[in-house]
Amino acid sequence: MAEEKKESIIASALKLFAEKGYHNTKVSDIVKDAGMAQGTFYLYFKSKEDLFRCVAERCLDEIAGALAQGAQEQNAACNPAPMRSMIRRILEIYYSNLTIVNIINQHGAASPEIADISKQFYARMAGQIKDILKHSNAYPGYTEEQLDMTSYAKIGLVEMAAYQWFVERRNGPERIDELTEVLLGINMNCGLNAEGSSGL
Amino acid sequence: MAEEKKESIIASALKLFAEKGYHNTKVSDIVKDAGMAQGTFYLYFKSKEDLFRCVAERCLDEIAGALAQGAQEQNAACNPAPMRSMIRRILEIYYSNLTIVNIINQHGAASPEIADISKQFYARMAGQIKDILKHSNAYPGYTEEQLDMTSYAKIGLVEMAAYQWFVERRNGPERIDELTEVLLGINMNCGLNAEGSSGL
Amino acid sequence: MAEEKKESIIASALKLFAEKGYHNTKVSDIVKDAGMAQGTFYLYFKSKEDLFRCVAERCLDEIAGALAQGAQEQNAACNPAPMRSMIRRILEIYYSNLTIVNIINQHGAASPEIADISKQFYARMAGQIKDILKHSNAYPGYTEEQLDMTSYAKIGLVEMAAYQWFVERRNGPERIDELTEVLLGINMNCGLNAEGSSGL
Amino acid sequence: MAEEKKESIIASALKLFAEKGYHNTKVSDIVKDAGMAQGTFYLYFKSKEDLFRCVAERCLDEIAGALAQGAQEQNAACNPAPMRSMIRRILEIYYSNLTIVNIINQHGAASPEIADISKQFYARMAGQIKDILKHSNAYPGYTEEQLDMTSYAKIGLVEMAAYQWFVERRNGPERIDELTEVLLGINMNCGLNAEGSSGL
DNA sequence: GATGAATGAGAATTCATTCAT
DNA sequence: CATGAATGAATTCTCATTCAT
Repeated sequence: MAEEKKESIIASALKLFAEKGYHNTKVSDIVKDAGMAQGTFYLYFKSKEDLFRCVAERCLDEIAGALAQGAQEQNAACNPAPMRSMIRRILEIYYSNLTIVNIINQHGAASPEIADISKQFYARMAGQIKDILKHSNAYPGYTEEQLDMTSYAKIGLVEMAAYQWFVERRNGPERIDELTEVLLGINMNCGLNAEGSSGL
Repeated sequence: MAEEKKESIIASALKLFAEKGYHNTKVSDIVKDAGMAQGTFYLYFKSKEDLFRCVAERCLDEIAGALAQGAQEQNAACNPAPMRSMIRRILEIYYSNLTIVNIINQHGAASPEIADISKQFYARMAGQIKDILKHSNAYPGYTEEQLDMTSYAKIGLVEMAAYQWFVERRNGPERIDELTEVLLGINMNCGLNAEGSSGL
Repeated sequence: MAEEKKESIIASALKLFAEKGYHNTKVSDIVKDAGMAQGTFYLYFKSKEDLFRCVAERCLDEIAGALAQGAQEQNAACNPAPMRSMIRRILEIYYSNLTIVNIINQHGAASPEIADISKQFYARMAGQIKDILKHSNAYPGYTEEQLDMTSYAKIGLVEMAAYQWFVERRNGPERIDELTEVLLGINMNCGLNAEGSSGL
Repeated sequence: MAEEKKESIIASALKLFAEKGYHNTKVSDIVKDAGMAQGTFYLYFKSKEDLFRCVAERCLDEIAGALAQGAQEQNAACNPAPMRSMIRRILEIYYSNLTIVNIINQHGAASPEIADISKQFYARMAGQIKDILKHSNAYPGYTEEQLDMTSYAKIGLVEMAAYQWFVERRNGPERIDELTEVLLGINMNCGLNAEGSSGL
């Protein structure tokens, strides 16, 4: 039951942070939403900042965990289109976590500890993508650094698309497949056959 | 001299917002950095929020202006590689504005007015990219919506790469060419020739 | 076993009050130290203040009791040096109670009830000393009030010395004899033979 | 005027601490007494504890300063009865500072920084008394440590007498001379001519 | 215009006490 | 008897904004 209370605080915080942002969410809002007294909050968290750390850690861990699990299942199955699966997985997971990921990135700017958590999260995700790139041998001759940049860039691509799709345009999960195909079809050097990515 | 004071406040605010985030930057920090009294601030801005609006508007206008100008010059010159030029331009502009763009996006979550400014900014950028896509006829048969997603996704790709490259890895502008080529070489459907973006 | 629990609370409280003062000792600290649940505390004491009263009363009773007992033994034995014995006894008793006596005096300032307990304690001690002074006829011609002042002053003298000796300089009981002799040798009108305590 | 405000806070704090103790005095009480808003308090002090530090430091410095000044004047005048003057000076100064000195000693228990200030204060006072003892050659053959104890003991004697006289018995300053003579007449080894402070 | 001290509403945090199990 | 999670009133502290000089 102690865990229940803690979970209930985290759930309310997640909801409210996503709705109003970290700074516009008062501790009093959280406990009101969670249906408990203000003092109870401090039985489970040292401070509002401490709660945020927990929320961020758990949220990103969950996402990263889901991604990693998906990756394993695929490798086991000798997945013939790992990039497509990866994109679909990221989209699925982001679907229910986008605003909170944004909040975390926001608040990170002001709190080095959160910045670290978030940095590690992206590093993990980029690592998984880099693995796919290496196995597919799609970018022969690339340095590690260039593969890093490619991986991070792909994350950014999916994140931005997800934000537009789910948050701005309020689409539900039913068209994730279509979005996946659109993203998969993206080629940065579009329609310019006279010149390739010559320099690399 | 009235304008000087205002500029000086904006400059300090830009610096401090980028360093510590909006909420962790106190009005007192800004005026201290700008070397003036606290009351002076309110001669030039109605409130802290008002300052933020100014900073955001100006910053995004600058970026969008530079992008638009670049686009025109290119069209005039019948640029043979518009996507490459676009990416390089975005990278150049982001190089000196990255942190503040982040802050603006962050704060948007908590302030509808800023969210609007930021939304319009991205819409403008996406519009330009969509134009390029249409002219290049790189994505035949795509719906408008699908072209939108493609455009936004490309912005996200460049933004994330820029963030990693300039902020996290502290690179200077001297390797923008190389980064441009890497991004240009990105193909989301990497190494999977058996299946194209079939469904679209 | 009920008594055991109560004693255990008092013991922990004594220790913690001495270490950190009354206000910096939380009820939660006390029960943690005593190894019991927070609620248990209120089975034995009406409130934190009530505990303090008990601690203070018991502590001062113990001291006063030891002093009184010593006094009787001496009178019975026609003690030839009652002041020396008195000082040694006070030192011995203070040795194990000094910090708590301090705490009691401190807290008294803020709590009239405790102030009373402490006042009565000193009054008892001063009374005993006054008796010695009267029997020894050391201050002929003194009014009762002047004898009172003399008695209280002597208590202060011993208290301060004890504090310095035991608390600040961390001496153990092995040098109580030496300290007794030093205190016994104190003459306020030191080295000034031309003038005595003339006016009295 | 900045100084005025600060002084006014300190004055109110001194008064209220003396009346009700540190913990029973709220910041809101202090500012109400000083006639200003709560926020103003924090322009001048980092916290309530910070205020206390200031009050303690200033108060003890003032007392020690007055004592030191008195000491100098006397030396210059080849004072024939330095101990009497010293006692009278301590009594005079304590007369208006007794309760606050008590408060400081109290709070010191819980705050190492205050404990230090208070310790140094007593060390300074004891040093002055030790000088008198040495010059008067009243305790020949004493070790430094024994002289220390004697000095501290004398301070305790005066303090306790002052407390009884001024605080408990509410005497005013008009009988300071009489009290001085009583204290000066104190001889710890009262009425026991058969035995001196033999062992030293 | 410029100042910067003063404001006070609003937020976070503490902790003695209660009470259902 | 014992527990310890829950309470919420009380308190400290923050900071955007105002205003007299």
